[in-house]
Amino acid sequence: MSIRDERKQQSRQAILDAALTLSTSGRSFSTISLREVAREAGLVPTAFYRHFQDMEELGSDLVDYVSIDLHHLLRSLRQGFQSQTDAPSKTRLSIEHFFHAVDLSANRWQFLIGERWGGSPAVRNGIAREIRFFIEDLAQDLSQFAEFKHLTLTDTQIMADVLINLSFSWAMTWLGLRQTQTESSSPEAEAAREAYIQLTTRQTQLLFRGISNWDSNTVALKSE
Amino acid sequence: MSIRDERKQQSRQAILDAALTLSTSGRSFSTISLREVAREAGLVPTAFYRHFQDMEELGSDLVDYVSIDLHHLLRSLRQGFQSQTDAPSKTRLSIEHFFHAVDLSANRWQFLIGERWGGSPAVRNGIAREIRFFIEDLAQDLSQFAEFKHLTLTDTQIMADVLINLSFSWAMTWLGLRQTQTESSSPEAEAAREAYIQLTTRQTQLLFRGISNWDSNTVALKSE
DNA sequence: TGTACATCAGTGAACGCGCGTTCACTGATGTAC
DNA sequence: TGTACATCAGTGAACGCGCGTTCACTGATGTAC
Repeated sequence: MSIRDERKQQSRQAILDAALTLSTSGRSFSTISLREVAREAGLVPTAFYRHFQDMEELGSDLVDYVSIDLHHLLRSLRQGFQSQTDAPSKTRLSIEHFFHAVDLSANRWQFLIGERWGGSPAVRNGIAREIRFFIEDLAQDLSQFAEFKHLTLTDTQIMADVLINLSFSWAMTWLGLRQTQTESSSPEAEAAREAYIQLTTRQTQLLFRGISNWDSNTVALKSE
Repeated sequence: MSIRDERKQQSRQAILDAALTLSTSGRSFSTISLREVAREAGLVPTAFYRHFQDMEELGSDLVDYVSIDLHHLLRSLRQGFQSQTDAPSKTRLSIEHFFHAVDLSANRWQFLIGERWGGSPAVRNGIAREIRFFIEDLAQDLSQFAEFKHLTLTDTQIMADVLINLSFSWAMTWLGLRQTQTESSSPEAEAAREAYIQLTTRQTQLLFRGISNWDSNTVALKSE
């Protein structure tokens, strides 16, 4: 790539990062302005048009940008899950890994989930498409597990759908726990996070075992 | 109430309705302006200040306004569920009733779910509070059912949490099905809706029975 | 290698527009006597 | 009941501001010879 092309890519990246930062700092993508994005990226407003036709196009491209990272992240998360199949508290460990991943790319999660029902139609459609991929990928991997061997592909997909949708609620609530606490390293904040890990762990276990077959006095799955 | 008070309440209501209409017609609450709301309500912009201090206060009050209706709606939905305990396809019927309720007050659902992670902090906090009430109420009612008799209150609440969060995804996806089709009464649209009813029904059944105890060849719960 | 021209990312001035908010006002309704 | 004054929801003009977008430009980089 030529010097000129390289610099252009840097500016483009600066715009994408600026938009991501601005749309996850207490506001949403549809409320930020072209001028704000350019300012944050260190460019003059008119330079924006060298990279995107308008804010709608930036939104679409931003969906692609954050999705790539999240796909990689989820893939390694699932591989980690596969490698510890016989751990004593598999579910809890997986939940902890998930929340750790959410912390590592907090603004990407916030953008994808927060703009899922808001923002522009272009952004919404892009996110809906990526979510279908998430579900597909998860179903693919789930079907490899012993617990799912007796399920049809359709049922596995239906289950992946439940898990993806639930995990979005978990991720946003988790990020909310970080922000509402004035001192996020306080004992109270730590306790709130621990409580939420326990809640989501139990939700997952309940999901796997089923309400009809659940015994509140038995904490975990047979396999754990 | 005096004539003056009555008229004031009418204007206030007009503003709330205008805000709800505008924030559910392809945009979000945080992107609509005070002047737009006043215009839609048939008032001059400055009259807005006779009712709300600013848009943030309107947002908070709007959460209360839509929540009251949704609480009533969910209550009658749960009562309907209780009254048909021994129907042959209980889950499917409940899902149908739920989607019917969503259609009846579409913009209220859209506002509550769409602004859950977007909008202003005031709106977000208000919605979070109402969701806690939804979960509490649902858990209260669920604990009356035979299927839940063996669960502790905590586990019932945890299950209510799962159901509320899932139902929000369902409601938004359902409303999306209505809008993406150019002709919502076409056979294709009808088929898409029927497919989604089947998908969500099966998700619910899977949830109740549990993955570990699920047999893909057995369609429904033992009790159905 | 050196030169002359082309490309094009970024600049800066300028525009018209809708915004939130202020202010003094109007006139219907409410209240005190 | 009638009168005189108070209240206050709604009005309309005015303001300064940030916005998206246009335009002609600059000067570094790329290309052709």
